[in-house]
Amino acid sequence: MTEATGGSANSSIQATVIAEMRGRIISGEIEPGGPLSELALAEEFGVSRTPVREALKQLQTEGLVEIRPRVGTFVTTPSRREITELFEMKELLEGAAARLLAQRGRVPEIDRLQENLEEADAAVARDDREHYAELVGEFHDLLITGADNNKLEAHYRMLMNQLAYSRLVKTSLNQPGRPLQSDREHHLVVELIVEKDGDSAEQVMREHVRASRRALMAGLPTPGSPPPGTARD
Amino acid sequence: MTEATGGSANSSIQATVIAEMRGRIISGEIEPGGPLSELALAEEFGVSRTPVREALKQLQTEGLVEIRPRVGTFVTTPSRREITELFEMKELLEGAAARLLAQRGRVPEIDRLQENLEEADAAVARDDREHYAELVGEFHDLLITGADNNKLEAHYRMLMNQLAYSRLVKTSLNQPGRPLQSDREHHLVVELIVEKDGDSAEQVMREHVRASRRALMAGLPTPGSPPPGTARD
DNA sequence: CAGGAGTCTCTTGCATGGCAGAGACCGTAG
DNA sequence: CTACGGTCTCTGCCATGCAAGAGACTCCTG
Repeated sequence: MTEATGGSANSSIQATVIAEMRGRIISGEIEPGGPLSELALAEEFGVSRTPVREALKQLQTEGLVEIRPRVGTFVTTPSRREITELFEMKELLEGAAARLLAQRGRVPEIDRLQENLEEADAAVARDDREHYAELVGEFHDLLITGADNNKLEAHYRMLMNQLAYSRLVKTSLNQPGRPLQSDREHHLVVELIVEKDGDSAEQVMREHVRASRRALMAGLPTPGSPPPGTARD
Repeated sequence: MTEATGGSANSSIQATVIAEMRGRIISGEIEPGGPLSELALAEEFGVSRTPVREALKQLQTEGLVEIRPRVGTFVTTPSRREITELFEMKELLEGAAARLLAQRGRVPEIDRLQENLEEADAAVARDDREHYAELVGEFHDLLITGADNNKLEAHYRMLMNQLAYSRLVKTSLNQPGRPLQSDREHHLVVELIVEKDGDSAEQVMREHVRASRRALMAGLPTPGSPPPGTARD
């Protein structure tokens, strides 16, 4: 599955393009729905169209861009329905990760999760949302990697890329009281994990994801009452 | 995510190559681990290397082949660990599908599931394993499509392709008594779905997948005692 | 006979050019 | 003014050629 995010150690030129473009898309640097021209990108990177083309093709199978034959390549903009679906998957996978991690017993990731929680407590206490957002990212990351299932991890990263999740987290944390609530839920999950109660850990983790989704959707621009010409999809 | 299996309606030549090669790989027509030469395939399909190359690249991101730079392209052979991981994912996704389907209420897929079960009963009764294997395939398919979550479906199909699952099913059904047991478990799942008991449906479905996995692994050639030159990884 | 270095061929990686479809744009007719 | 037809340019699609890395093979040497 190659890597869904990390290693750009591959020196091949198309790998570079893939990594770079993926970064731009999930960071929102290029606007969703925007067109991507093979030729323009090739010139920008100073390479030929072939590797660019192959890079875009891979990004398509990752769900980040859409290639309309003979028309052009565009950054995908998840529809509302897709976002719902993606969150259902997120809930599923993170729940499973919690269960798997609980089953593994005492592994280093658990220690790091507890350290993470301590830092997070501090960040919440001084209302440092920026830092807390980072810690949340690390928390979920530790959970996934701690599950020790490469397939799960690969699919998870793919989904998060499609959601451009890193962009969204901050939105949800701007809901008043959400950071504190979120932090508490994290504590509960880790507690259940160290108790090796996989069933409960999964259940609570799922609930946490649902709560996080609600908080996030509440802060989005197009909830359900779009003023005249707002909604595009 | 394009389609992970179905529509070859796309007239583009590389789409044809992708569909064809995917079919060959999951059917086992080309031996796992075997090399795939761009040039050879290009000649066989009567096209240039470019579309073949792009097709292989997509199959790589689907996890069906592995491209070793400057060396060659090879059909991936899931290691024992990967098989375990894939089954964990299968359990997860099918369990979730059962839950989601239960939550949806009365939808056509449920009717078709019940029809499927009737046919399956008959097939089991007359010990028609061939037909039962087909029905099992349809059963799981209905479950997934019935969940009405495209992301889930896409990821599921990708995983099943990596497992070359269609090849494996028959193995598991050769375990004595397995078809009957399997059929019973299917009945129970559907029953729970029509009762809209999503929690139980998910749980039972998961257990069913685990049982199916055990039956399957028991019938595999390389359990733990590989005769001299059999095991390759 | 064994080991190592060199070469030689095979593979993919990348660049480039021609082709065809899709859509925008403009001119014209009603 | 509006609607239609043609063209024109832009896009990705595919073919081909060259280059470079990896691995096998051979030949030379100890």
